Amino acid sequence: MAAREYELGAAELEVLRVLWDRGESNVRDVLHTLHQHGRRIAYTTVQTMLARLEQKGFVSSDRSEAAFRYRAAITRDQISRSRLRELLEQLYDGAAGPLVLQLVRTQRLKREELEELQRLIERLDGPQGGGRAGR
Amino acid sequence: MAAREYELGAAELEVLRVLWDRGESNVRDVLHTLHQHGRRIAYTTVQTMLARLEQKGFVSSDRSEAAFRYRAAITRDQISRSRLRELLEQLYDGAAGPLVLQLVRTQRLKREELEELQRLIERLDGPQGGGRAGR
DNA sequence: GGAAGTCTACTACACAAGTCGGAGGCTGTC
DNA sequence: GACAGCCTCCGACTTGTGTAGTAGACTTCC
Repeated sequence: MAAREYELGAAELEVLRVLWDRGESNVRDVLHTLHQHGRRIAYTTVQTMLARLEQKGFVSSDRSEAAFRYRAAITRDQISRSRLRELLEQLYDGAAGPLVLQLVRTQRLKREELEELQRLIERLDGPQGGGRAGR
Repeated sequence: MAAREYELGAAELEVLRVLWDRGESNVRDVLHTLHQHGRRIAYTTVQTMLARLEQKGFVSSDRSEAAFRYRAAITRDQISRSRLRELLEQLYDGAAGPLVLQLVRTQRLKREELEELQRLIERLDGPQGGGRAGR
């Protein structure tokens, strides 16, 4: 069952992304942005999404101005962690290693990323004999 | 929107996992395994899952014996790739780098994995000047 | 003060996913 | 040959998500 920690659908996530990208926005802003991205969707649909997201606690609203303004109440990072954990559990029995290897093997990483990764590994692996369970 | 390439829910995936792990199985086998994992679910529910999975083309069945035997018709790897791509697109704009970094930073990889990663990076980074954007 | 435009609230509907019960068929065994 | 046990088939219900229309309130501007 693995009750998803952050239960939100693809369309809701799209809306949330707009808030992450533009910061505080009203319905029309979000709609505009989505339309710019080629997404065909109605004003009221966005409205519904925002209302549901608020109900779930993922966004908060403020109506001091004429129209409601919405703001993400959860970070991209939180969602991303949660999604990742879910993926890991569902498909890799929670082990991150194979996933990382697969990613590095199949995706083209930028040189800086590879370099950073390298440094990271040295730091983890070097000093202590690496891979210890401690945090 | 991003029509998921392999459209299957969490419960369906659980069933599929059993098939991956045990190989060809009948409904009762799957049910047993799930119960062993602490999952409370009815016989007919598993049956429905298998039927739907078959309808979607993710498992195939054979009824030469008394009870149907089901077999996964898609590999864990295929699903995993697809899911990963989805995650990447939804949360990292398709860029794998940040995800890899995050994973390596927050998950404790085993020493062998780190070593393998290291070798992999050297191979990628060395010969060609690495990380070229070309597809 | 009335027309036009914008915003929110409410309602609705379709479809997928998760869940399962009951009817009815086959088989083995007293 | 009747009963128990197992299996499949089919239908059904519920909830969540994606989608959007309509009604009514509010704003603004002539």
